[in-house]
Amino acid sequence: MPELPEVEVVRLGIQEHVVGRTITQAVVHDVRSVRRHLPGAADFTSRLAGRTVVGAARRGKYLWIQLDHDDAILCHLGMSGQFLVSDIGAPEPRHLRIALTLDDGRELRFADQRIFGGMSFSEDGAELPPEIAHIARDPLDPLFDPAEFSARLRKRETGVKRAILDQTLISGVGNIYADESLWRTPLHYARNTRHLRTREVEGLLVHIGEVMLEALAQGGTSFDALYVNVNGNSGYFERSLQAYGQEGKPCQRCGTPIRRDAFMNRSSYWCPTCQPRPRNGKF
DNA sequence: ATGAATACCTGAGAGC
DNA sequence: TGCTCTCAGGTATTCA
Repeated sequence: MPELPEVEVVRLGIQEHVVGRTITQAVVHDVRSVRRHLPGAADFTSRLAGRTVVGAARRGKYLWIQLDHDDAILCHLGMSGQFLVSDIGAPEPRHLRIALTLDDGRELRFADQRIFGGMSFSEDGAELPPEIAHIARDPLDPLFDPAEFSARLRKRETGVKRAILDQTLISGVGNIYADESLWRTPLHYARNTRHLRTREVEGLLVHIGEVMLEALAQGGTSFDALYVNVNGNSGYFERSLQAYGQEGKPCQRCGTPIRRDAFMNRSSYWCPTCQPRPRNGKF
């Protein structure tokens, strides 16, 4: 379940192994992985042949491969997307959807079991693809503005977890790191954004940043030279979660069993003692 | 403008 | 063994 830290690991891998290479051929194995590229799969592949990769950038969970002449390939990993750099002819991974042949005898492969992710060609998208102009800056962006975030958050009238999952308010946060940062702060997921105290918003932001940096530090050590990989099971994911997926296990702060609630067609994990449920929606 | 619900997807695992 | 059901969840779209 790639969120910002996992996507950043992928970006670093592409930067290291793909930048400087020229794409000699693109093959779309499943058209659903390019459904966001409205002109279709044939147009997608024809636009990539002969193009040189000059960089890799990211905002939130979106990643784009920068090409010569200021164009880009916009990518999202969705739920299950993975990038792999392999020798041409190496056994294909399961769920291979797109393959970009490079000029050094290797291929950049995109595999995606659930096909929530995908790629599109973004004309003039090298600096920031216009398709994602609505995505807010993420907390690791040097230009992220905490004051602006706080002001916009407070104008909302919704649960705080809903708000931090809204990529137009703050990007990069998914269900896992939302639960982790709410546990650390600590705040119940249904706390009303309008009634949060300044200290609480500031604390939440600090913990969002910290949890992502810790995950990045661990995830960044887990891929080897020829294999750019993300599958949601970075070292962090397996070892360090304190709320997400911990239903019934004792809270590491107070020992109370962690609870799980249904929330937005997914789950929220929280400590009933540290993160008390707000009464009548106010606090 | 904002909030909330829904569609899109596959495969693992549970229950019968 | 094989069927059905549930769950995982990010995003665009639709509706209120």
